[in-house]
Amino acid sequence: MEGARVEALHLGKPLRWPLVPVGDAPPALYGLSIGAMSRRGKYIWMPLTGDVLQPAQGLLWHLGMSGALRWWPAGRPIEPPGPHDHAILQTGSGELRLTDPRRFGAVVWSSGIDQGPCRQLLSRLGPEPWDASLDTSTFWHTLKRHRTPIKQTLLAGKAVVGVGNIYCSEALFRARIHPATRSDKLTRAQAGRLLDCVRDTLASALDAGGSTLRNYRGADGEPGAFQQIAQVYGREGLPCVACSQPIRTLAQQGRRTYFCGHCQGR
DNA sequence: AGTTAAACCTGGTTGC
DNA sequence: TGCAACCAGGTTTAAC
Repeated sequence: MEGARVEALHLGKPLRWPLVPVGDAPPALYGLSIGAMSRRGKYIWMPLTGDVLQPAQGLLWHLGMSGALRWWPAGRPIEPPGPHDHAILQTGSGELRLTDPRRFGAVVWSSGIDQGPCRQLLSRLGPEPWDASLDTSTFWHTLKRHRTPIKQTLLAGKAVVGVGNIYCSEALFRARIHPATRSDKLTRAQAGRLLDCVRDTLASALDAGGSTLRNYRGADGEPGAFQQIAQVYGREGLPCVACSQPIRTLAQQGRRTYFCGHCQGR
């Protein structure tokens, strides 16, 4: 998509936030080019630049629970828009569609990645999983500030960002840590192990192209390979891959957690 | 300042 | 078969 010239942005039903705050004038995007895209947590930043060098305004995208971004290169067969295509970015090189049945996703215009809605949304995120300055000590110290179960703390994204409900269960299983363990009770060794396992889990998931439970699709329309990733998630009652004991579940803060009562202590 | 519940939505599955 | 209840990948916001 990089270098593509924007022709139009069509919005369908409202997403999590409006493109711009109510009352603000919609930005003139026509003619701008898509720059180098980046990611922070689960937010995707798409800088849009004109011919003259200017502060990089752009669009911030989020897929929410059920969203998928799909890129249709120009000149190739394209499916007609469906009822859940709520944002369509037309460019000279192709079309980008945000398909999101539940509409928890978002596309927001921002005058810069450090300004406006971007600043508000991105500044409170925890460190990136592969942030060089994120080491065992830093991670452990953050965990020490929370008395909530480690599952909830991990999901909250303050100690490390980007670990969703699936990978939370997976990382805790790999680290052999019980999800109900109070965060401030983890030993330094456990914290180090957990951080390693978060990184390993995310790396293997990225390698497999993500997890498809229902309707997730990659940008090329292909589903991710869920089976190869999940050792515990979605496997309630099935034998643990390590010890054959049945996988159990726990409801934590309204979210389901999958774990092995034997391998992950008590 | 940390923790919790509610809110935003649609669609698929389960249970009566 | 029909319908209600419940559950699902996320994250902000207000309230405790």
